[in-house]
Amino acid sequence: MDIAINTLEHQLINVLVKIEINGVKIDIEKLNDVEHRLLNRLQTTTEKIMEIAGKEINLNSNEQLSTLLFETLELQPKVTSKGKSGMITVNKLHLTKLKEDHEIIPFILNYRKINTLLSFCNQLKEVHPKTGRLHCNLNQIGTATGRFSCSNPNLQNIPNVKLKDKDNETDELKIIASKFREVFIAKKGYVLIGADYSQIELRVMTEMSQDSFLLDAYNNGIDIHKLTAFKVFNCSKISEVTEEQRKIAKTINFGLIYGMSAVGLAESLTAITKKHHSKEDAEKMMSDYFTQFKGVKSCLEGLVDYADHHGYSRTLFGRIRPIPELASNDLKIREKGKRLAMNSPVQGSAADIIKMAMVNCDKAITEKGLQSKIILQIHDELLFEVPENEVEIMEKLIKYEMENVVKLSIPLTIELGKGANWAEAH
DNA sequence: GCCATCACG
DNA sequence: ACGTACGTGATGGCA
Repeated sequence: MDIAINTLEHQLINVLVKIEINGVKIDIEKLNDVEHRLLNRLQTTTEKIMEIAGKEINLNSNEQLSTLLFETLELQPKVTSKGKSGMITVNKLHLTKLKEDHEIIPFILNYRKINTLLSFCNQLKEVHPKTGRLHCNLNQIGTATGRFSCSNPNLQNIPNVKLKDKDNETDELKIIASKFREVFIAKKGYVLIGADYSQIELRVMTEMSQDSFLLDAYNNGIDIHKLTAFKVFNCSKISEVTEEQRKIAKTINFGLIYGMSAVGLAESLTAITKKHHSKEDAEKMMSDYFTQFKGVKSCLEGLVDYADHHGYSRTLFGRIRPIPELASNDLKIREKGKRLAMNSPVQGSAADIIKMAMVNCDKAITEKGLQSKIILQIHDELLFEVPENEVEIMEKLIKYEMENVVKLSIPLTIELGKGANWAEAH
């Protein structure tokens, strides 16, 4: 591990301690209201399911649910994957596919959703009796890639549901889910400012690959997914790219970061277009992509070679991750190792960058004698609690520190938002 | 203690 | 021939 990363992690300790001690304010009344509405829905939904099923089952038992659906009610499974116990899977993806096949399915999906949301209510209620705020644990070395994780409670997986058309939304559960980030509020006289890095992982990929088209796109403010579609689908003009083509291109760009497989891409393609796409379709598309983006292709190959040779992958800033999977005798595990070798430097470099930005923001706040505080980090986003009279200076400070934390071949950009709660600040 | 599920980036 | 996207944490059922 490079000395730079060691130093960074050392400096970061103090920042994380401050975040944990400071905590975040929760709107308890709103939270209670959300919980109340969920409990009501839970009761009516459970009753309805038992009525349709004609008997009592434990809905939390996937085994009992699977038996009910595929034996008692004789539904035809639509996916082949089975769990280790041989049970036909009853996950959200499969149940959604079965939605039209039986009236009980939508109720089961809702039951699951309600239960999940209620568990968030329970976690968020645990405010500290003395501070009246919610304090999480930030686990600095919690992940293999260099991100940190968050627990007790985990504030990095709070539902993030945005309503497209607030007035016309009829799905009550969706409305309730959208309230969770409204529960995180600023204390009196303060506002929350949220700052997200825009496409940080794809920018890292651009930096690592030095791919000429990606560099050009980011340096000239060209829509990266549109450009990808333009080149993959061989359109004559960039303006001719359709919405669906852009969506597919976005999926490819995401897939790159994960060490995309043809089958994985084919599944995503099927989901987007609602038309079946074979593994061969996906392979063709990937090959078209790599013909165009030659820099990305050689970069990914280089990442695998590097990890193969050294036994570990390395981020732009020298953070390493051992990848013993590459030395396995099992082909499947070696394939997994290749994906890790491609993904870890990307995810890890992005983590390095935001960790550096956190240290720099904290330092700048202290040096200027401001009262503002970092209160959360969600992988590519920072949330600040800012006194009203510091809003203007903090907006400038955050933008400057986050965007200029490192000098890359392309700009890093952030999106800023502010408001009385996290939903508004996002 | 492991598995399946589902929330986030 | 095979079966896949990367990284987490909380929960409840089950052995």
